[in-house]
Amino acid sequence: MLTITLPDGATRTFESDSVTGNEVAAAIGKRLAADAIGIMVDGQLQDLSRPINANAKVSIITPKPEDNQAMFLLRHSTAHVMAEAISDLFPQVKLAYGPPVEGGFYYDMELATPITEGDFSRIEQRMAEIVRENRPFTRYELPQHQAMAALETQGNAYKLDNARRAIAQDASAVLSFYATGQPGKNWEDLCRGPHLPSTGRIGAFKVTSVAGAYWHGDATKQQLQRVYGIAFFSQAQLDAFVHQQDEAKKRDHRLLGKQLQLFTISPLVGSGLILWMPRGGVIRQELELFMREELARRGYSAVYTPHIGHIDLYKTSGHYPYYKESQFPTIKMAQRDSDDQSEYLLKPMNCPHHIQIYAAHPHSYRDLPIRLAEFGTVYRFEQSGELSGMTRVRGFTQDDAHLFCTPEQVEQELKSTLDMVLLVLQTLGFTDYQCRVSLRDPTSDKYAGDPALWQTAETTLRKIVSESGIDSVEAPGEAAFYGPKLDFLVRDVIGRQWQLGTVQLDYVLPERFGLEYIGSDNQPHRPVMIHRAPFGSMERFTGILIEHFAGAFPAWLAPVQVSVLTISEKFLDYGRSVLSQLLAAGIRADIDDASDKIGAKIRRARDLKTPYMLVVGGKEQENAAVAVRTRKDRDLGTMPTDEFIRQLQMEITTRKADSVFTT
RNA sequence: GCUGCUGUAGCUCAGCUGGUAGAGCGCGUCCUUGGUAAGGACGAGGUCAUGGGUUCAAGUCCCAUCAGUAGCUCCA
Repeated sequence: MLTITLPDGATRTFESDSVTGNEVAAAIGKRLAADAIGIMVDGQLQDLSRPINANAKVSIITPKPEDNQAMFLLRHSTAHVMAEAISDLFPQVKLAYGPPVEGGFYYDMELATPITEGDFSRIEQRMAEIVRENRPFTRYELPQHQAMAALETQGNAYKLDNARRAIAQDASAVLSFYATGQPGKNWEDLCRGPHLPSTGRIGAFKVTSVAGAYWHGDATKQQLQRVYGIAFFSQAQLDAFVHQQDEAKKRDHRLLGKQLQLFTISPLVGSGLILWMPRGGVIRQELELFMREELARRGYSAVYTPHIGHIDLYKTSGHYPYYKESQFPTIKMAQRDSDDQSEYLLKPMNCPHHIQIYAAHPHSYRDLPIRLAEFGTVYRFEQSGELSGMTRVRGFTQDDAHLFCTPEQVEQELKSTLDMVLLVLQTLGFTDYQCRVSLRDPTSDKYAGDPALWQTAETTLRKIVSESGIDSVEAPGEAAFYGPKLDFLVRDVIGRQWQLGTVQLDYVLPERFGLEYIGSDNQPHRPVMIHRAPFGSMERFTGILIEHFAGAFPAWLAPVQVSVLTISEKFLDYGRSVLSQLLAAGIRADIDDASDKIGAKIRRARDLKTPYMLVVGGKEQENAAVAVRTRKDRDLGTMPTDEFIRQLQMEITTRKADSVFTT
């Protein structure tokens, strides 16, 4: 006798001591039994065919794209089908590991001849056959020694390793296998499960890409081939997904950066080195201006430091030689002048320079906090495979600042720096960000300083975050070597996460450089440092910003805020007078004086995503007016030129995200 | 750094199984002076990423290098 509780609290009782998910679903309804693809038993996802041997709370999983459990079953099962297809087509393949992941699935495998994109269609064809055959996923379990023996015979070291790891994790682990069809007759794989009832439940799928991946993510180990795929319950869902991907790609900052002439990269200058074009330069200038205003308001001092520093500086800070391989090679004076043994480094960070400014003269506790700010350009030799547009580069400018304060001031200063990061995100309309509390990994030795100070620092950061009320996740092992930090992460159009703003707490560098201030007790004390950069890097931030706005920047950031479009050359003089009024009012404006019709001029300005177009012809000239049009709306009608300018100036100076002309 | 893919005009791309390069947009000149998402004509513009090799002949095949790209690894 079993009692099964459903999500709504209703119960079903069964006479036997064991009941399968299929039987539970059938007891609820015929339709549900037909739809069902899996079952949650006391919070555990299971095959429908597995017996339930005790009273349990269950819910039936049906094929819904928004249900994570349903998608897990689908993706995991499709990974098996793909693995079978590849095994058929490439009999010498050794499968390693094939999990579902966010957005799809992959399977890692060893194969002497690489799979290429050209192979995708025949893999998909074979998969389609397996799906059409609608074979059941059949689970069977073997005692450990038998399972291991079976895997030994197969001679697949990866699967054996997987089994050993499962046993190492849980000595009583039962090893399960899933056959796509009948065990012993059809293809099968060591697998924890669960799976869909049968291959026929897979609606639509696509093999998407192939890439190298290291066994267990270890770059010293052998590289396997990872084949990626996606799966959906219906073709319509797959089509929608593909469409969405295509739309996302149109927002890619690398594409828009080219189209809108914002930045370029020249191989002659070097990989990963951004050249800001005039239109992109405007955006950066406006962002910097915004930041400078905030810095002034918050008691920061502007400083300037050079692009290189003596290597001893970084030996003292501890940055060198830990990060030797990710730096540009040192500049050795000895090559030119044998007497001078000096070595310089392109600066990989600004803090040591700022520390030298602090250390230039003694400080009283009355001077603190001291906040030194600089748009400091740093150089890091990122691996070639890591470079990506503006988001991962080898030279970038941080909106950096270092705060030197007393231990008592730490909390207040942290609060105000966090506040500044949030202001930046809010002003630019970022709501979909993640705050990561990056902590030390206690088992690693890459961290410097006294563990007790780390404890203090981490506790303080946690407190600040929880008081601020923002959502956050803790990430052990993500801290800087000198201290824990708060990182603000945003996704790009491809779904990759990037760190933008950061706030870092540091008790270590003041120690290393022997920094001091004289306290009210007339004794020397050690200051605490806070490193912070609300944008993070101007390059990365701008790259993400381009994608965030899909190139349609709010007026205050737009490279050109207004384009004057003349109806015909007869009105060029009037158009030019409107243009000079705009320029005189400090508005970034241009005029399209080509001998095109108005439709073509509008199209051109829209393609450049200019926020406002002012159409001027005879009617406007008579009334000292302009016909206003925004890049997204239609004709907004005419208004006096000075009225347009007044309203636009308001929109710009208040850095509004949306147009004041649309309601 | 590793694996796969890619590299043809300023941009987006075509160029079949090798036989010394094409389109659209953009650009220039001219015609047109047109009222809200492309008016018309003509024209200029290419060491086919670079360097080797195979071949009577290479944009096309092979190798290397450089760069881009997806993923892995890394990210002070």
